[in-house]
Amino acid sequence: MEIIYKGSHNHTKPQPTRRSAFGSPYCLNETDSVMVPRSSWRNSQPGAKDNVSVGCMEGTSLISVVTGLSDAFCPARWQDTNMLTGTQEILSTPESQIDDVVTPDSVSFEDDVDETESKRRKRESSLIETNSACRVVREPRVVVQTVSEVDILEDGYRWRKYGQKVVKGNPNPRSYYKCTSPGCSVRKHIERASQDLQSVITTYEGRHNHEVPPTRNNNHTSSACHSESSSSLPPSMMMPGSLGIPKRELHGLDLAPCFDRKPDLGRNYLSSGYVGSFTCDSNIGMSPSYGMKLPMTYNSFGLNNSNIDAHQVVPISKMMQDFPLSFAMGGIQRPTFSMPSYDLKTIGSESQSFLGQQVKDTSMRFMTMPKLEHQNAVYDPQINTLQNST
DNA sequence: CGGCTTTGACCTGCGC
DNA sequence: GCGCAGGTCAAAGCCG
Repeated sequence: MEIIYKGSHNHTKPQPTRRSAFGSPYCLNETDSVMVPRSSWRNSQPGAKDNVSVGCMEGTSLISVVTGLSDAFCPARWQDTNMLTGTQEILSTPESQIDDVVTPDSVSFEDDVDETESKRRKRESSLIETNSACRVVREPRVVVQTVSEVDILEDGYRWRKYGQKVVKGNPNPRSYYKCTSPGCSVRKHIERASQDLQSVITTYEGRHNHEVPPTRNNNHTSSACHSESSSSLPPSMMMPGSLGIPKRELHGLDLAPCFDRKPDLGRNYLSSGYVGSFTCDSNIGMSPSYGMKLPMTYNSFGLNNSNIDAHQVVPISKMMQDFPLSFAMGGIQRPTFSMPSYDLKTIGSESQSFLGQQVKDTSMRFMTMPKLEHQNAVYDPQINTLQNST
């Protein structure tokens, strides 16, 4: 069927009004990225150009991680956060993915596999009707952006594709996947960034209620760079919830020792978003000598800068426990954490699992801090705190 | 034959 | 109420 237009518009093409107002539906800001070894994402495709089977990385991938947790669910706060850091875009889970109004107590994970989506929606809507206190995300949601030649990033879990859709503002279709494990309702969708075809945006929703299934090809996971098995990790270093990011894959960060050179920060880290945010490296890795460069701005994680009090040092262990990115820290033993300009603060009565059902009291926020005093704050594992190295 | 992908239809929420 | 857009369903087909 052919549509023939007569005449011509006398105005410009209207801007998208919702859901995709920023091109990429997740408004990913490339300035807010976390550098992880490409080998953390095991591409199993035989023909993949991102051949990581050798274990040691040839390059790095950009991964932006955005979680749907924390009280930064309010879009206005996200904007405030970006205003403070000077980044120019809103980095957030889109509004459509944020539950409107539910009480924290209503936060739950869908473990009932028999429950249909429509039922779930109805129940959620009923919750929305009966609660109006604050905004809490429906499920933990993590958006990961990585540079890859292949769309599907093998993450250890088994997924079944259940849909594909072309979303507005992105010519690349979005693929929808469900975890195939019985009783597990974790979903993810994958799409290529509209403006950067090399970027693959993977959004995980929910958390796995099972371990990583046995791989069909274990050769990748037993690379020479693995210095320890995941089982040797202390429980505190294990992920509180998988969030769709498998433990083993996160232990792919064990490959951090394979860094024999400084990752190429590329254009993304020279942009304004990092100016004044991180002027030196944030070393997170197996050991100080194997530190993984992890430049990031706090708005990368949906954190906000509200309620800033006097600066406060938080134990790094607490931070790692609560930090949304903790899933990426599975292999940390003696992390060094150097964070100039920013300090961390936990809000809440006690440390609680970020991904767990109990998220009502805890949110973590970066906060500005006297620049001179903490310009070279370094994590001291002996006292478990960030210390001013000067 | 089981598991997985494909793809059109359908459902739901939201803005106008 | 209508249309749009995102998300999901489910039948059909493919593949090892």
